[in-house]
This record gives sequence, C-alpha cells and structure tokens, in this order.
Amino acid sequence: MGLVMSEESQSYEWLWTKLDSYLASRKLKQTKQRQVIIEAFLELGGHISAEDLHDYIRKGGKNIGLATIYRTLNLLKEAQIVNQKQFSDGRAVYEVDPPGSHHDHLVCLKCNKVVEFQNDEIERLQEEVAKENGFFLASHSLDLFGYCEQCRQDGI
Amino acid sequence: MGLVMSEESQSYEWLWTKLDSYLASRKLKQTKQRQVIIEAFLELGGHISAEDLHDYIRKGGKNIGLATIYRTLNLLKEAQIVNQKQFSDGRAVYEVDPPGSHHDHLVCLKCNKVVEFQNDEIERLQEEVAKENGFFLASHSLDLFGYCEQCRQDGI
DNA sequence: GTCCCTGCAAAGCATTTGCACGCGC
DNA sequence: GCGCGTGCAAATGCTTTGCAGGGAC
Repeated sequence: MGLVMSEESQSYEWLWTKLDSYLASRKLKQTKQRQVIIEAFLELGGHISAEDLHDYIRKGGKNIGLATIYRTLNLLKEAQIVNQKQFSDGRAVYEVDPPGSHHDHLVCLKCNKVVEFQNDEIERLQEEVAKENGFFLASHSLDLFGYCEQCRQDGI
Repeated sequence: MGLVMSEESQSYEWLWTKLDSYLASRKLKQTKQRQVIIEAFLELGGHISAEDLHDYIRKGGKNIGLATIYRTLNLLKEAQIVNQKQFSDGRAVYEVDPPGSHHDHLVCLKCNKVVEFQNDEIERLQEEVAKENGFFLASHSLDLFGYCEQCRQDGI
C-alpha cells in the first residue's frame, strides 16, 4: 500500500503548478519560507489564521516572521490559491481554494466548528438574483450560523 | 400633505419601544447621546460605519466621542435593533434590523454600492442544508460580490 | 550583480478599555 | 446620591510597512 503515500501531494499538484506560474508571471521568487508556509497550511487543513500558521511552524522548529506569513497569505490570495474568510470579531481565516470548487460554510456558534457544503441550486438562485439587479457576479460568501448536533446534545 | 411628516418616526416606532424595554430590563439609561446617535443612524439610512456616524454628528454641530458611538452600536446590536456586517478589509457597517425582516446583500466591488435583496427560496434551501448537516440554524449571512450595471458601463 | 524576500520593529487602523467627572433616575 | 454613561487618551489586537541585510536567479 506504499503507493498511497503520494496521495496528498498529488491532490495538491494544481497548487504548486499554479503557484509556479504565478510567481514566474510576476518575476517573483520561490523561497524556502513560502514553501514551509504552504506545507504547514496543507498539513493544518482548512480554516486557519495567520497566528495558527505561525504557531504551528514554530512548533515545527522553524522560525518564520509573522509578517512573512501575512505577506505569503496575501500572495496566495492574489494567486487565487487560498481564500480569505472574515469573522465577525475581525479575525481572518484562510483555506485552500481548489479551482472550480466552491463551497460555503456552516459555523457552529458554540464550538466554532466549520462544516463546508455546496448547493448548486443556491448558486443558481444567486446568479438569478444578481442578474435581476443588473449585477455581474464575481464571487459570493454564504455563512450559516447555528448549533451543531453535538453542541445541541451537550445543551446550548 | 402635512400628515406625511410623521411617516418616518412612525415606521421606526418599534425601534424606540424595543430600545426602551431593553434599557429598562437592564436598568440602563436613556441619554441624549444615545438618542442623537440613533437619530443620525436613521437619517443616514443603512450600511453605515461608526466613523460615518461620528462625522455626520460632528457636522450637525454636536460632539459625541467615537467610543460612545461604538458603545452605543454594541448596545443596539445586543438589543437586536441593528445588525453588524463585516467587510473583508476589516471595517464593519451597521444597519437597522426591523424584526422579522431579513435581507442579504449585493455589493459592487468597484463603487461599494450595496443593494439589498431577499429570496425566500434561498432561505428555504439554507434551512434544508442546515438540517442535512444536523445544524439548528440561528442566522446567516449572504453577500454577493460583483459589478453593478453603472460600473460595468463605465468600464470595470 | 540585481532585485526580490525576510525578519524585526515600528506604524496603522478599527475598536475597546480605564479613569475621573457628570448626569439620569 | 448612586450608578451608569461619557469623553478623552491610552491600550489592544490584527495586519501592514520601512528598512537593512541576505538569498534566489
């Protein structure tokens, strides 16, 4: 079963390709820090803050300035590799944004768990609404806030 | 046609009632500043920032500390009289939130114009999604970002 | 060798808080 | 008169920026 090992890197191949061409097109450079940050990002999974990344990388024994992390996240955002999501307390979290995919979020108000979902019918209706109002739709953000099953059982 | 004059105050009667009972229930006080802030809020219409309110009140010849405006907005939020909406640059805007009403937003990425809309079918689908994932839905936030007709004509 | 990148510290910005005074009830 | 409310300034927390040295190409 050794072949499964490359599963993760394979599924994120598009990411490195996209990054390469973005960097090349703007004459920017591949650096060790950027690579470490992206790897940490992938290891941590979705919905991470800049601080989370900073802590995680620190614990891994490396030291990368928080400023560099912010700069890299902004770069990845511009390259359309990650998505930024703004929470109501002013914090921002990021997640990998595979091309063509789009999903929205269910957020538990008690435990802060985030569940992703996708609903084509909702997306279609959004396009409809935009058209009705003369808008050309570029993107959207839909967050549903509530209480997950677990937290309801534990008592809200 | 002088009778129309009270139209605005009439339609916001619920607001003052709600505020009164909220203040009473917590032994808080009616103050001149709070009244001025709310009036400014209503005069300005929806989607205003704390700074907007501060400037507007200043221009009206009164001086209310920015801190007081923030404190009042938080109070109104807790009283469920206004809604807070977080923009991706970290700024927050507020709008009056009449009970029972709910609407979402179309935001123009060029001119920042905000258009409100409501779509019952989308709301229904949201409930469905929440249920499928074991969530009890408390609220949601849907923002569509794009370019309005005007800005498209002017060239994006 | 030329720029781009980085770390650090300092600056920025929106928002919150501490404190002494003042006003509603 | 007792607290809550206010203004001001200082503090906070997240994010960005300036700068001088270091590294990618």
